[in-house]
Amino acid sequence: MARRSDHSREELEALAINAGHQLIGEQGFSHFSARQVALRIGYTVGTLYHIFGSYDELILRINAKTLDAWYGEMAAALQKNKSDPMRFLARHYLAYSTEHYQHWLALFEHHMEKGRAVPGWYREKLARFFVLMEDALLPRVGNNRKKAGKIAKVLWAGIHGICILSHTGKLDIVGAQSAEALALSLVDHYLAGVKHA
Amino acid sequence: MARRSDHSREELEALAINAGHQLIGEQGFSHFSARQVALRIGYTVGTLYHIFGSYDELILRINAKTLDAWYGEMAAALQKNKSDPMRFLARHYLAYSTEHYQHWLALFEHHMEKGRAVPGWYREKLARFFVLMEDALLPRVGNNRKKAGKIAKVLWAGIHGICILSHTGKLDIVGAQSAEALALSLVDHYLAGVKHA
DNA sequence: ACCTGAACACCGTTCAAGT
DNA sequence: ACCTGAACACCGTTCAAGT
Repeated sequence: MARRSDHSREELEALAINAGHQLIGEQGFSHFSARQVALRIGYTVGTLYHIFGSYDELILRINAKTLDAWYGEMAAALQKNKSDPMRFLARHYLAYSTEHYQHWLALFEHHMEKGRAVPGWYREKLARFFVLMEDALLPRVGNNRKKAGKIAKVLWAGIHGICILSHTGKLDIVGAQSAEALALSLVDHYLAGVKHA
Repeated sequence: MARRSDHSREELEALAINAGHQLIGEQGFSHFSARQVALRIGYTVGTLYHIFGSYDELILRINAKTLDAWYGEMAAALQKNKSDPMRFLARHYLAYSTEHYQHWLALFEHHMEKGRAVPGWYREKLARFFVLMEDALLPRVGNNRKKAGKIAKVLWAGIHGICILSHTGKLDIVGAQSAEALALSLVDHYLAGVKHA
């Protein structure tokens, strides 16, 4: 066997990442497996390990595809947006996590194997999201980047918390506010509180 | 084989739940398995399925043990606390999630098998946490329970978001504020914003 | 009624052996 | 150099068969 050379290494990488991305969208991260990716692209699991080295790396590359697509969409929409950028970003986060639920969830369900750190190239893709909000916040805080950074973190993390608890059914156990109402309440009142401080 | 009757059904349940709880503490939820629980208590996997019916049910019972212990500790500590109850709860959440990281994480990493809903008895155990904060908030909002409920949700979810992103290394990619600083900023400014609204 | 053992259909990971 | 096939050590789930 072997040495098919039907595809170059780059083609094979793209093939696997696209198939994996599709599989997550169809079945969710919990049912995702490298073996199914291999099956779908017509290669064996061994080949995937030859290319990606590990399951973690394969997932990271698939999640990176999600992050790239999401960031592009978010940045473009933010530029066109005429209303309050903070409210816009909160709404956008909720909408994206709903419309691309499986891909969004995979970003947070995957954890590196014990001992391994998230690689720098992946961390940078995450950082861009914070920077996007940070930049939008700068005019509000007298161009104080440190202050904007802290606010961006609190708001991103807060919106994420509302989002993840809402999607996993842990927020509707008492009362019945929508995730959007909660996220907008967070944005409005937190920013108002910061202003009055 | 069979019909050992070394333990009653109740004893067996407790045995499995305790062993499972211990296993999660030792190896984390991602390496947890029903087979290891069976091995540790000296029964077979079949017996666990006979008792619990499914993997989901076993995990729910183990997570319920965590929720009960946590709630008891939190409620008792809140009563003794003399400072601001909201700041106290934020700090307590962060501290508990750090000190009992694996058990805390298991609460949020487990998802029901597709189609199955979280049972009512488990949802009630979750609801108590919201009620705890709601009650502490009531004096601040003129005993308006609906308003307190909304604030409690935003704060719990927000603190949770800061907590989960912090523990999974997704908050320290830019800048360097501690999770506690972010959580206290959220509590202080959000509440201030609500007040000024 | 209770419990086992074995089977089924899966996993991630490794690697000698072929081309 | 590239790729396979098979093996290893695991999973959750089911169930006929024993006591």
